[in-house]
Amino acid sequence: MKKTVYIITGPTATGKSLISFYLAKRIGGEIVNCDSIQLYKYMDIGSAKPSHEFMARVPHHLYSVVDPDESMTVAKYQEMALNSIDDIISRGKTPIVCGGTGLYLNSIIYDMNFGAEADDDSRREELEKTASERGSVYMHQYLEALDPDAASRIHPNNVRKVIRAIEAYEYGRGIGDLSNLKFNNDYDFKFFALNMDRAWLYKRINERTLKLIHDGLVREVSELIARGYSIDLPSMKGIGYKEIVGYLYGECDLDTATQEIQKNTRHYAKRQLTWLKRYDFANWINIEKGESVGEIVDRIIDYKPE
RNA sequence: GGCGACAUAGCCAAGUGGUAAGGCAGAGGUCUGCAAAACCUUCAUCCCCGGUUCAAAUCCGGGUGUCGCCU
Repeated sequence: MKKTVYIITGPTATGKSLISFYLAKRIGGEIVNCDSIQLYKYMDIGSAKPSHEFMARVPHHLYSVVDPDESMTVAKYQEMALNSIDDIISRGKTPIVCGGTGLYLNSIIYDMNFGAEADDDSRREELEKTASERGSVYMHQYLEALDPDAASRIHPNNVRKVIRAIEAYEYGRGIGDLSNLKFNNDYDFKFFALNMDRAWLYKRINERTLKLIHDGLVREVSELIARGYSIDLPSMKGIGYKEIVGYLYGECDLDTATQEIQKNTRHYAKRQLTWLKRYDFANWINIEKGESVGEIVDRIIDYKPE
């Protein structure tokens, strides 16, 4: 019999972590992170990781497990996440995947086979150089000659994706098409997407940003820099980090940086929602104002599909 | 009370006769190895009234409002 795996997702600031925690308490679950930034060590405040008290009371997996200068990929995430899930199940507990990184979610709920690709960035750097010298149109035409199908699905301005498609073609597999994925049938997923009124969500985002600043985000970013992490690292480009880096380098005042974080977080939440809307199997939990965490957890546990 | 300037989208703003740049915010969307990334789409008829003209956001007159200076 297939084992149950809960998925708790939704845009940022909807309370996924807290709800997952109480759900875990109720059903004997353990939490598996599905947030690309919470994966990183030393990035606690900016990524809004659950506090130590929560982590101490329910096992949390895949939080603070990769170094900020390590390059992450979906393939690596998939391996870690599936291992975690299987480990939890083998101990008789229920995995609760919690997070809002859509691509990573895909790697769990769909049957995505990532072949072995060389762990070497030299070709990518070469292509990036070509792109900056010859322009995006040239790159897109180059891809078109190699893989017309992929080229037709990628906008010429999206240089990053064009480069990835060229890489993928050269590795012999080509870039896959997200629209014909097969479901991962190894588990019985209970998939919940949290949401709330847009204006309210934005208000929560604005307030949480203020709280992150108050809780010491500036100090956290200074410490990362002091540890020698380059501000060009993907991890340091995360929301909350890149803006504070700008402030620390004197590019703007703290107030402006804060507003930028709020703005970028709102945009991010919107993109997450767009991504999640595609999951037609998702059970949407629209959180009402004033509803307690306990009530929300009840709704999740009692949820009867149709 | 007088003189002057200004009035363009939610905000900032370009445009001095030929059919409304741009930015921000908002909304919608794309996505198979950097995803908190990268990328795309969309959003005004120019304060009001009248006039001149083939043609007005642009010129003229009047009104209203805002700002500045003066008394």
